[in-house]
Amino acid sequence: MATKGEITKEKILAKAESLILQKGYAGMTLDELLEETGLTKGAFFHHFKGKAGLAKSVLERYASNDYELFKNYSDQADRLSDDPLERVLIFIKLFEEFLNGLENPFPGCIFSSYSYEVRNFEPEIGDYIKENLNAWLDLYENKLGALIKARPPALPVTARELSEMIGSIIEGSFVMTLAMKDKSWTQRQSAQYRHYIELLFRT
Amino acid sequence: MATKGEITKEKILAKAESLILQKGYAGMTLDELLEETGLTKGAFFHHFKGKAGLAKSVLERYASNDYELFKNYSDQADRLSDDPLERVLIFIKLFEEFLNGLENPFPGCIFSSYSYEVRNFEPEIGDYIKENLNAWLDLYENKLGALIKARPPALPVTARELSEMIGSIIEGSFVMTLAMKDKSWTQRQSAQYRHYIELLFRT
DNA sequence: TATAAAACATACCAAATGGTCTGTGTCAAG
DNA sequence: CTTGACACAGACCATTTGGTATGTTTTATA
Repeated sequence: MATKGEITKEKILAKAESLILQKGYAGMTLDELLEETGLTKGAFFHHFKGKAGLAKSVLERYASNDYELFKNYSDQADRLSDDPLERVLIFIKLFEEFLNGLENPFPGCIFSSYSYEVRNFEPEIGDYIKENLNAWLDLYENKLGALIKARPPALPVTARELSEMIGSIIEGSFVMTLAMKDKSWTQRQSAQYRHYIELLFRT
Repeated sequence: MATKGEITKEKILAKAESLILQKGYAGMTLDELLEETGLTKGAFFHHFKGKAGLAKSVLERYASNDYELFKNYSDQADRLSDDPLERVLIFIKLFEEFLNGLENPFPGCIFSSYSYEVRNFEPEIGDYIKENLNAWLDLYENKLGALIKARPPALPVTARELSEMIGSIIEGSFVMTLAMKDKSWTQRQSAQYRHYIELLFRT
């Protein structure tokens, strides 16, 4: 059962993530955060070890939710097909459908946001981001490795390179979504990546 | 001839860009900026209309330098080959070589940094970023359009989609370069994009 | 060389900001 | 019913931060 404190803490974390994605960590003030949540200083400092502690908690929560989402789609793809190529394509397509189902555009990635103000954080925060990005890329790399093992690609590419590519495309698309105010951007570019994979492996 | 004031102004702008890319606009304080440049409040407020004015000047300077760089490579590619496919590939490769020639890794993109704290800026800043990103993508789109006109792609893709893709890959690679502390990331992913183009058009 | 404008320096200020301290209500266990 | 830990509220504080006011030096130009 979620205690009253857990609910309050989650409300703070969700609002903080939203504010950080729109103003950055340094740009988000505690007063604004507390005003928008309807809470006070007392509540905040009871649950978090200062602003830096909040940043860490926001990051951990985001990393956990993010990994769970992709891990879910990865497993689902494996259940939906036995073909290594189809598994990769479905994995990617599931995320596209997820984006398409959102009423509001994806608000951005905490990993990216933190990375663009890395000097505001302790080095361990950067290490944590790196670890979690690697775990995310590993999900793609595993499937791409199986695919390469099953069929020779049309060009000499590694599973790592291809996993880094979809990671770059997604992160870059989030930036472009924000900058261009075009919420279908990520979906469109993810589809381009699927084209590339098909050309590489659909002999 | 550059006046003394122009030199000072440029020094402030360069240092501000560097600090913004590491701490964000909100995270960069004027005191820190002035300490690192060895100047004082008087010098700063003589040259800039407050912190917001500095942000706008940093953005305009970055946009100008950025466009000039890519415009240069675009023209150079046209001079080096008559073949539409080669022109695209050379254009991309020239930027890869530029990145490879840097001793320090590329410090990031001001457009991205600003986009991840867009609510700290006036809306006109967002509009300006969008315009300049479009001008950048247009350089790619022109070449890709000529290529598609000359040869049918293996899959039905538009010049716009393909230009958005290289844009996404570059922006995403900058993020990953920062997050993973891997300065060869952008180069590697740019090469993957060239592979995709080759598969699409090298019949 | 006189002079005005440009290019700074420095002391100062009001507001914002992260954080502390003390107090209060609530709720479950003894 | 008591008590003590949890979950807040709200006043208060020290520092930081963007910005101003005023004064001084340098530079271009007539």
